Amino acid sequence: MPQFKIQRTPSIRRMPTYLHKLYAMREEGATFASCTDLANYINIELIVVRKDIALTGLAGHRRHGYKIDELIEAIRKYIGWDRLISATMVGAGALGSAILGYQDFYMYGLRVETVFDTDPAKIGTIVHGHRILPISSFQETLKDAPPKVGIICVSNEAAQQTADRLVEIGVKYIWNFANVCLNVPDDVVVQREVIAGGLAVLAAKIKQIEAGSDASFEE
Amino acid sequence: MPQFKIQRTPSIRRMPTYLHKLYAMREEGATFASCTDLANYINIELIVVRKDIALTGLAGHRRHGYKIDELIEAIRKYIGWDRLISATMVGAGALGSAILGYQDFYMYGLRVETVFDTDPAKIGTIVHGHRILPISSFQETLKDAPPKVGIICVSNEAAQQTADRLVEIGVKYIWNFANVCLNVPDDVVVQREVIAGGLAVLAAKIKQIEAGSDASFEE
DNA sequence: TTTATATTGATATTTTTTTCACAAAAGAGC
DNA sequence: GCTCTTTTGTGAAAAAAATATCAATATAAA
Repeated sequence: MPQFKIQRTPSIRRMPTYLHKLYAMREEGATFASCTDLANYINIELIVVRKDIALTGLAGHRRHGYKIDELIEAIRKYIGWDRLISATMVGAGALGSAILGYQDFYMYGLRVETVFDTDPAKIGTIVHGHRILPISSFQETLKDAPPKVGIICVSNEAAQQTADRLVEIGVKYIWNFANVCLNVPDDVVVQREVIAGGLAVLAAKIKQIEAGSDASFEE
Repeated sequence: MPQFKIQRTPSIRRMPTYLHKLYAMREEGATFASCTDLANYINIELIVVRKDIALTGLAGHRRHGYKIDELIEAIRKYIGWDRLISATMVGAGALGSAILGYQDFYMYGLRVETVFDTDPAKIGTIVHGHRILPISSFQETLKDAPPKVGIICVSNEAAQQTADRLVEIGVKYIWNFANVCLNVPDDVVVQREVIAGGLAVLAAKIKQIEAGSDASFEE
């Protein structure tokens, strides 16, 4: 039994995409954005966007939409991206490197302050502006001021040990990219990314569409 | 207006995790798995697992659970992972490399048959067993027998052009890891992975928990 | 001015998903 | 045998999410 609940998870997951588009529109000089703009971009129903934005409590302007600056701030506040989130990353392989290169995270308030790895060949190198530190210095570096979030990008085999290290220094929020479920104390929150989940949804769509077309004239 | 719907998306997204655990249990010599086993591993409510498995239609054995072999097959069939899904990947950078290294996909029926990149330094090299081909050979290589799925792992800037190429050779299903929404014909399905979505959910949890700890009642 | 349209705002309805409650079966222990 | 526990099975209830409907309003066009 989880000790808390967040509501409207589907809405929260759509918010970053709205934000991404809003930043792009602002970059292009726009000052207003309507739900129609966002719905067309993402290719979802207008009403979904409207309901999502209503959650932020922001008032719009009829026939114009929402002021982009205000909407960005309202969404950031709704998600909790209006303040900085300090983080450490463990594992600087291909996946960690890809995540470090994801520019948007900086806009979203995530600050990866330290990156650790076990591989001597990687230690000391710079990946997307981050110097890779040896895992042996992990505890000493972080124990006095643990970051808010620990990002696990190590192998499945090393993931639990990494989680244990994070818990030990007082990290309460873990973002887990390894393909295993972690064992952590009740007061630690784990957000697990299941890449295969998207593939499962895609496969289910394929199955459904192809089953439908088998039965009819389409090939 | 989507041309189709798949139902029970949350359930489908949980299925790969069940599969992962079931494979691991089988590896360890187990022949039966109960919903309790799965729920404990994933740390979700028992009833959720029970309802999910009920969707597959498989009959269990009271007091023992489900036969692992049967349950694996039932889940694979439910998702549509019981037959091979041919795929091509475009973009062999850090993200593409991370995905190619994800062992489970092989079990899940995904066969990445070709990998393309524009970078001359990468072309010809082997990444997780896949030889990187030049994007210039893309059309010639695939046009006669397009793969079922195109996996986009290129930069945001190159993503739309990559989607256009895929559509041109007849790919109908796109798995998009770039952080942009793609413009494709109505009969092409795009499954987009939004990494920031998980961060948004985590940030929302942080906000909720930390708000709860210093202000015990809400507005 | 009048009319048409694009937009937000509010409320209701439907569908999906989660959660609850309890029955039924198969063992295990006494 | 009897009782207790673990487990699946099933139907109902509750909660959440998506969808539909329509009102209100600002503004552009006729």
